[in-house]
Amino acid sequence: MKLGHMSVPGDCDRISPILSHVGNKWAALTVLVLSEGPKRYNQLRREIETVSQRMLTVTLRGLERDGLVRREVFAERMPPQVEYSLTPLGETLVQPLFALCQWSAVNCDAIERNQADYDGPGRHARQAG
Amino acid sequence: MKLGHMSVPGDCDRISPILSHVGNKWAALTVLVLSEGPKRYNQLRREIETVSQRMLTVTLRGLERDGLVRREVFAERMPPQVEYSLTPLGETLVQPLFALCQWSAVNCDAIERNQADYDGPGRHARQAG
DNA sequence: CGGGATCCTTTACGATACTG
DNA sequence: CAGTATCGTAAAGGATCCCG
Repeated sequence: MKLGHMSVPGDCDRISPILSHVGNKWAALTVLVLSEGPKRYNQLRREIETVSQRMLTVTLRGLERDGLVRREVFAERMPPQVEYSLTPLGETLVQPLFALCQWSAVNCDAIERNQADYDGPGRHARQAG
Repeated sequence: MKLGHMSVPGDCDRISPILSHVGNKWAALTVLVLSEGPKRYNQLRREIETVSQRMLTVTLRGLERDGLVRREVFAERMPPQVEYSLTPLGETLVQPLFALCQWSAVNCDAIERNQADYDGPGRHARQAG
């Protein structure tokens, strides 16, 4: 796929997995929460609330693997602490991600209305046969 | 979840599903391709290449439901044509989505290197254990 | 051409239990 | 505290066949 006049450099085959990865719900929320500063594991868990322990771990490992998040262990501390923070590369993601987040926040009312509109009137409804 | 100093208005409970929806691989690609102008069904299918017929349909219905994409049927034409285009709301999504797409394009090399780095050295590799 | 319906495989994800 | 390992379900997604 090409983006014509907008000319995204390189393959969309390579960017689309990345896009779907960072556009991923948990990954996006994690990056956004970490943009406030370094956080510990259970701190992240509490702030993202709806995330399960398993998905938080999986997400953090993924982001660490991408080089977007750094993991630091402080075994000397009591209790032992693990701190997560954004890498410089991770920081560069915050702005575009936040912009998309803003867009969602601004337009979620309109979208929910559109959905209700689409579902309701029966033009499209398949359940009422 | 709150975004502290950045203060995303409203619940993140409502924006995160939307974010994961528009951040969705197929939805994002579809919106981006449609930002070039109206396209017909099989035209979209060819341009997005890797998309299956089923997923394209599902994605288009979802975007239509959100009010981001408009579907117009021209039965009079030969052969009968169905044209998809962005709504004004859909247009407003292009810019932030494109920004994220650009980020992916710019950083995909670095990310792939990070991943190889993370997987390779054996520090993290579990398979060779 | 532009899909809908169905089947089947893969993946995502949550719940639970255990560890250092 | 900060995880890992395993299990079972639900959702995503591809392949295929069929229709107007």
